[in-house]
Amino acid sequence: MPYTYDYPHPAVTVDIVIFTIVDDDFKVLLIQRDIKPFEGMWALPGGFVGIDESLRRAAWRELKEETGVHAAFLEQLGAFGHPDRDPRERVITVTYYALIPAERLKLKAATDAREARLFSMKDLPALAFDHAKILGRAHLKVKDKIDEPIVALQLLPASFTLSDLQRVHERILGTSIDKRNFRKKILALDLISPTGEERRDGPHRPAKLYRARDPADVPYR
Amino acid sequence: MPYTYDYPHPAVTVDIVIFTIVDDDFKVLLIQRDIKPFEGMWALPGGFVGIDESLRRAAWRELKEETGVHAAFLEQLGAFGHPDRDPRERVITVTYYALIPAERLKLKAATDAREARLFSMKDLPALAFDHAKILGRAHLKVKDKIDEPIVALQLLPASFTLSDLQRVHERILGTSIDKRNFRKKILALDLISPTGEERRDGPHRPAKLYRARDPADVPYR
DNA sequence: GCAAAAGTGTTTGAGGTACACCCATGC
DNA sequence: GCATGGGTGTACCTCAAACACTTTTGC
Repeated sequence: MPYTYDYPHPAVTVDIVIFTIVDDDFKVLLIQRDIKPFEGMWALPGGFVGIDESLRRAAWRELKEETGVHAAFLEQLGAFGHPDRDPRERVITVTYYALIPAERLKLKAATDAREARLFSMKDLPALAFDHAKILGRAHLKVKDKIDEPIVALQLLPASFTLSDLQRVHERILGTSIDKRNFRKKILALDLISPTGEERRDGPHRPAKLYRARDPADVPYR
Repeated sequence: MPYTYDYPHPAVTVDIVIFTIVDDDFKVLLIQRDIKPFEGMWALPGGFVGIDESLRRAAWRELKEETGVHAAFLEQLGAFGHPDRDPRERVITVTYYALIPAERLKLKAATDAREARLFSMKDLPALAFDHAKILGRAHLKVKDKIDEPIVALQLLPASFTLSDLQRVHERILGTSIDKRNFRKKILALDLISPTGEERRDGPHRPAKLYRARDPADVPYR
């Protein structure tokens, strides 16, 4: 059942850069390829765009296949289409990036992958195709986005401490932030409110828990 | 000479949003389609991506075909791919936007167009496909970009007055800017330097001309 | 001389940055 | 009692915004 056209058509895929934070570490989800080319290498999850499927819908589908997550912060990063980025045929990929709280991830390797794993952004393996370039651009984009403080909320559970929130910023930016200044700024924005609860998790003063003041800010939970 | 594949492939195009400033007016280049679908309607210039052509190269080619310009500020905007955006077949478009000084434009209608014309962003015709959406997003992007003051230089000739530069900002943002604050800010950035020349063009004090201090800031001239 | 755009400084408020100590807890 | 992270305030500086008059020219 071949599909024929009057002139050559490229294949189009979506690839997704799925970021999360685990153990105070900024991580990305990679899959180990089980098929050629680049068999055995790590790569971004992704797949072909269905012929009647929007780009965004294809990204959602891949995200769900890989993680079980059906609601998340998901935005387009851009299209990458160097003619020789895939040795099989001309493949243009439209990339997305997602920010997901770690506890929502249920990793499952798709059929074309041996394994799905989270890698620290500080300790990445060699990547297939041009995925290192894509991942680099995604990281830059998130660094840029993080100073809309709503973005960091996407990576946290429904309730969190101010230290949790600060660590998200620090891990993404790769810098350290002054605690008093951070709290002053965040609280002045009036985006979050105390739940009234506390978290006690060690030999120190319990931390107040906060949540997003406006649920519309974190629509994906 | 048909091209066949095991599964359906979309067509991929590039479309370009070409902005310029003429007569103190922020304008966009549109072409009037000479073929179906949307025959007779105005649309963004664009065309199919060659099977061995990078996306960026395809954008350059279209830009040159349409305007004669072979060097310009050109950046990717994003991919648009709703399944029914083109009634003929599934077409995914990768969009770019360009900023070009008006005096460099030599408009020529491509073979698939009757005419190429500049339209004021304040007086746009109905557009074919989803091009109104694309153009809207491009305008937002440029508004965002313009506060990197290097960007406005792309729309001006090699030498220009501070009022010229201010008008570029005002027309793109659609707001008016305080003259003293604008000059203070721009000059503090140290991006431009006086040429020593003046321009006299009417019954008023002549204006000092400036140029980019670092030619690398305007590599496209 | 008059119309038209060029050119020029100061004040104010907001927000960012630097900086150090006490608090509540678990063991 | 001590180690651990939670929590708090002030001083300074930078930058954006508001605001009005003089200068130089063409006609």
